[in-house]
Amino acid sequence: MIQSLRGMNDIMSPDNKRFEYFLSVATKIAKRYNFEYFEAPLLEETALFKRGVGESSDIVGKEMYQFIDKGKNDVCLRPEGTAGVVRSFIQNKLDRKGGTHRFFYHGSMFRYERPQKGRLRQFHQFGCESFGVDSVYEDASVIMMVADILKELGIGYKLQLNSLGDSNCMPQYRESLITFVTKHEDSICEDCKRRLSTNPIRVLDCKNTSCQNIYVDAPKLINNLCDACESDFEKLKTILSKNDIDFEVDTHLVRGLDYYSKTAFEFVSDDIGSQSAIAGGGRYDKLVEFLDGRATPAVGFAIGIERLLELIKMPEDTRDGYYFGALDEVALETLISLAQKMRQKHRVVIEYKAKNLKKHLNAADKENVTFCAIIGENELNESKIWVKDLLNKEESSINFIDV
RNA sequence: GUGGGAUUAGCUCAGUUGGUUAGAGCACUGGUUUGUGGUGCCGGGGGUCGCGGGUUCGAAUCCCGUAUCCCACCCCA
Repeated sequence: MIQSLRGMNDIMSPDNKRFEYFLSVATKIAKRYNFEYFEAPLLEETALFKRGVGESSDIVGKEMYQFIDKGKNDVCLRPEGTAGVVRSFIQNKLDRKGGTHRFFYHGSMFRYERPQKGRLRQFHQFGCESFGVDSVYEDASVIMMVADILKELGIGYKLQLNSLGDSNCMPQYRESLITFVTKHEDSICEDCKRRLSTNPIRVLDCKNTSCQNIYVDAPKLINNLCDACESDFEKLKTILSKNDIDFEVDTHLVRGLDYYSKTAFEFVSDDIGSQSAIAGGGRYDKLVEFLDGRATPAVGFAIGIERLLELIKMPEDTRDGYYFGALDEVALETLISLAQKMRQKHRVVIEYKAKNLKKHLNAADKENVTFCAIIGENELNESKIWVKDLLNKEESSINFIDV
């Protein structure tokens, strides 16, 4: 038997219903926030992710599906969605055009990791990217949009918030942190030593308690923001509070991708195991420029669809449509013609085998239809079809012509 | 990439110190004195026990390897 590759799942019954439902809800809400549909290729030049996501990130450093294609191009299956949207934004000269542009997208992402619950090699994200708005109100809108989506799906969450500063205050802070950590280099773990050279900010969320004891005294970015970042962060917190969005400030929230600045946020759930982040995002004002576009402020997020699936509270399954069945084989052809007529407007389940009434009613019930329509010998003679409403148990006979 | 657990019917699981033809419930399917369902009764199909080696007269059971899933680390959605 040939099986699917490790960490690559099919989306089929019973998850397919939840998946579809998620997309319908997320799409509906994204449109309310004035985002439009967008789709980028799954395969891109490797350089896009190396530059866009950042070589110091784990995603680019060790998790990419990277290969050389037949044209000798160095290509990658996308490990995340933002870089592709930004590439397209620049390629289509929207950075030159100016104005605001808001896109939502959904599709497969690929990361070569060891799979576990909530972590797959091919997984699906729903994301939004907003370009051209530097106001922190847009950050708040985007966060409230995620909250709206989760709320409509009946999913509980915690929102963690942080500010990563901008090119004004971040580099300065980075230097002071490096100075601090270097002083303690002998006492920190191997991971942190590595982080010191690759991505020093990440030492702050080291899980090692002895490291944490040292970092208690480390300078905090939140105390070293420049005036602009500080005031934006305050504004953001105020807006969220005024709109009943609960959050906690987590100064260790640094995010794994290099492109974030200022606002960073993560929605987490306690109910799905150790892979608890269900959505994450933030502002990335420098990324467009960094990928050779004209400087454009931007903010966005991504939701991990698989991680949400089991948390979604589905609306109650309602009965819908018709079940068509025959008691005798002679009635089958007539049955199919009538069902075909009915299919122009309604969901119809047809049973091709003649069976007794009890079997048909049973099957109709299992198919979750509203009406069970049966033709037997009596009906055939009178050119009528017998229809039973499975909810109120009312029965009637309808002339073939009136179907 | 590192460490641990699991794998027997479509699903959830039994299976004794290694011993005849590997079981149950649910699901599926057929019949059920005569045309009424979601909850009656009787029957039926379905398993190279994850895969590959080894030990043994004999392996679902013991040993080795391997694949996949799960858990933790790492990291992220």
